[in-house]
Amino acid sequence: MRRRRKTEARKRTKPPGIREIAQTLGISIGTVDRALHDRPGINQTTRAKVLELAERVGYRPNLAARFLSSRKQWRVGVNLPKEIASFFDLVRDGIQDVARSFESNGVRVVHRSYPRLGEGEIEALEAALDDNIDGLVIAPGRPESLAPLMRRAVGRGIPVVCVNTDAPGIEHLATVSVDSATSGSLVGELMGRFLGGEGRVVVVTGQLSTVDHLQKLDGFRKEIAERWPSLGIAAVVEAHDDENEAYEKCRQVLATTPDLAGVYVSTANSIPVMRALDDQGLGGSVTIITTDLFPALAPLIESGRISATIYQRPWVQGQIAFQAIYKFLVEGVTPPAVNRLSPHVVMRSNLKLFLERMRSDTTEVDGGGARRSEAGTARHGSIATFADEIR
Amino acid sequence: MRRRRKTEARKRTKPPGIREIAQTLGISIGTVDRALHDRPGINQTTRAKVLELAERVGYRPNLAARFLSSRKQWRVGVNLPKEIASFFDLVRDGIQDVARSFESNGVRVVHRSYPRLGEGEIEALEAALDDNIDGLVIAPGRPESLAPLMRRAVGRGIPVVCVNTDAPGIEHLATVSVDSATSGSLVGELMGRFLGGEGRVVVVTGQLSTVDHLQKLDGFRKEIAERWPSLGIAAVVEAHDDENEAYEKCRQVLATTPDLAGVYVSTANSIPVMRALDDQGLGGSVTIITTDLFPALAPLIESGRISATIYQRPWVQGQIAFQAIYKFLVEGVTPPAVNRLSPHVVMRSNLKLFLERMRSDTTEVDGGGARRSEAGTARHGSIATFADEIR
DNA sequence: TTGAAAGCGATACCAC
DNA sequence: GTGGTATCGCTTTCAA
Repeated sequence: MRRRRKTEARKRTKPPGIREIAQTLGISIGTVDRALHDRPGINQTTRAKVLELAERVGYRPNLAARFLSSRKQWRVGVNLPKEIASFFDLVRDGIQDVARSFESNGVRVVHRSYPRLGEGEIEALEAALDDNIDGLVIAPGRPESLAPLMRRAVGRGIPVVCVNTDAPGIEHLATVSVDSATSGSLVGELMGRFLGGEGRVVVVTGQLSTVDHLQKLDGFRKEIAERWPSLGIAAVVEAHDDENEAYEKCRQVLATTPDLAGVYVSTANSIPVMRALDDQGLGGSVTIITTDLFPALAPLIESGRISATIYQRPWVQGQIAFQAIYKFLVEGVTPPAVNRLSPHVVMRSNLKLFLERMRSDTTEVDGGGARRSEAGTARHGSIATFADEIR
Repeated sequence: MRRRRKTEARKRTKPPGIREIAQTLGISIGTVDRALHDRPGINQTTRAKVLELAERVGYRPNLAARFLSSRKQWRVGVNLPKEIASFFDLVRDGIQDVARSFESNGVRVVHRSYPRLGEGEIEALEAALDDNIDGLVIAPGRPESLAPLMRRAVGRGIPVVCVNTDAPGIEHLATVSVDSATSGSLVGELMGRFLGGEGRVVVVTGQLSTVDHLQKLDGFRKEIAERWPSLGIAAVVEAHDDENEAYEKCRQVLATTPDLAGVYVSTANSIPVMRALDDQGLGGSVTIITTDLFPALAPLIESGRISATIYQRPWVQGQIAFQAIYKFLVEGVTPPAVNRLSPHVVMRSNLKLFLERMRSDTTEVDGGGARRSEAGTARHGSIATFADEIR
């Protein structure tokens, strides 16, 4: 009796395929295929009939069969800068790790790297377009100058996903990034609470012409203005992500701000700022909140010199960006146009979780030594690694 | 010239399959298959030869072909409590969303729900085992009483993944949860900074016999002891996740702690605590940090009455748990035994990001209105939704 | 112990 | 416009 129940549960009716549709309509599978894919050479009436039936029986294509029979290879271009490596290497890893799972599905990743944000990105994008890529992940450093090429890509029907920073005014499939405004206001709130709502703060940013940087500043300003009236912004330093510029400008500002209570560094350029603080003798007394996480930052958080840093989750950004393109290409699903990740707050107490994962990041792939599962395939070279990065 | 380059790039040599292996060895693909899968009825010498060659040419099975030809259905059991819904519903969603992507790959999810943690979980697990599940996701409320059944499952070779809380002493494939100790010490650090390192704090927990709860308390204690010597713990209240108990016990404690500076609620049971604080007239003056996020908490964070809450990322927990089982079953990859997520800090400034996604969570699936992609399949019923939940 | 062949459910091409 | 069929790379079964 129980036995029978079990058997029944297993033997659910097979989902309808094009063969079933063809049969009930008394036509051939070739025609069904033409109808389902808007292929030329089919009578509109037949087409309509097929689509109606497909809809009615809830036809869903068997993707495994599709991948197997189709010779089509989707090639996804990943155009990202080399610097800042602590960030973009992890974006690449996130993409690579999820892409591996889909290799059998005919999707491959083609990387193109260039020196830094905005430096070489045009050439890289040109190369990708020349290469007839089917999908694209980019981090537009200078969206304005990239616009013509991006429009060309979009015009060709290529799904383009921006990571880390948006390309305002240029239509594209989706953007994945941390919510910059929230990032800024989050720091505002932390700063407000850490300082008991009193004191003057310096903000160090990159360049306010970059949307991302401006939004962080605005978010910070807004939070301060609305919630922490006794907190003031002593200065906003644009350091253009340059170490020397950051150091020099900060020294000047610090010299004229003896009562400094806090510093917010809204880009990854925090090391020179720390040096300037030290050289100014403000080492221990100032509450510092930074952005991003890289090895050199760890000891400073560990020692308490930096109170918190805002982690922008590069691995997850890559993961989501790739999935968006994959699902669009393969499954025909359009992702949300905007994917705003919530930034992580990293402080001394949770730092070690992030570091552990950063380490595993540089570890050899087969370190885990996959045991054999029943599937019995692991021994033939690891088929996929388990994503063990920071999420 | 350029043209030739492109063509070449496209025409990379086809990866070797069992057919190639069979050919070079002068045997049949049937034999190769037997060798690769440890199937009976094969000469050990042949077997060795096949394996050696497979290794040497870097053979990797084409999963699409495998899924297509194999009639095997993997059924993954998901045994989770109904309560607390704000948490476990999202775990289920995380599982469901990634599972959908793998439906064509012969993996299906079988849900079994029971009233609450530890209440009905034995029966549910028994049912799952009777049902001959191939993989299992559970949240062991009472690991000790679940132990025999879990061992039975593991003994049968079923990959078991625990979410939210561990099952210490019981061997299983993996555990996915927030790092409780870090969760506690993170709150300790926040509390220390928010209070300027001064004052007495009450901790409200569930039951210290639960590993998870104890670890949070320990993490909190450790952080306070090591870093915030002027911060004291006035009392630890065990409320057993019961509203009345929380309310009554808190009223008592609060009455005898007039100088209270902060409250840390380390489970989702924060509402009655808030009520007790109000009734005691301590509404505005106390710094409160809670755990988890659910609709009723939002206005309290918004208004600033709760300074921060620790979000345990249920959706991501589900996602990782399912992926661990999937990769083990299908790809033969063993995941890390322990997956400790970093808890998120949610405060007023980043709350809206979480709420936006909570809303989309209750939205109809086709709300986004998938546009057609070139793949041309979206119209036939959405093949997969884009995961839009909180990560 | 091994070989041969029939699927799996699509795509793609050729013939009518 | 439409039908038929080879094919993708593997699993599974039946014969030898």
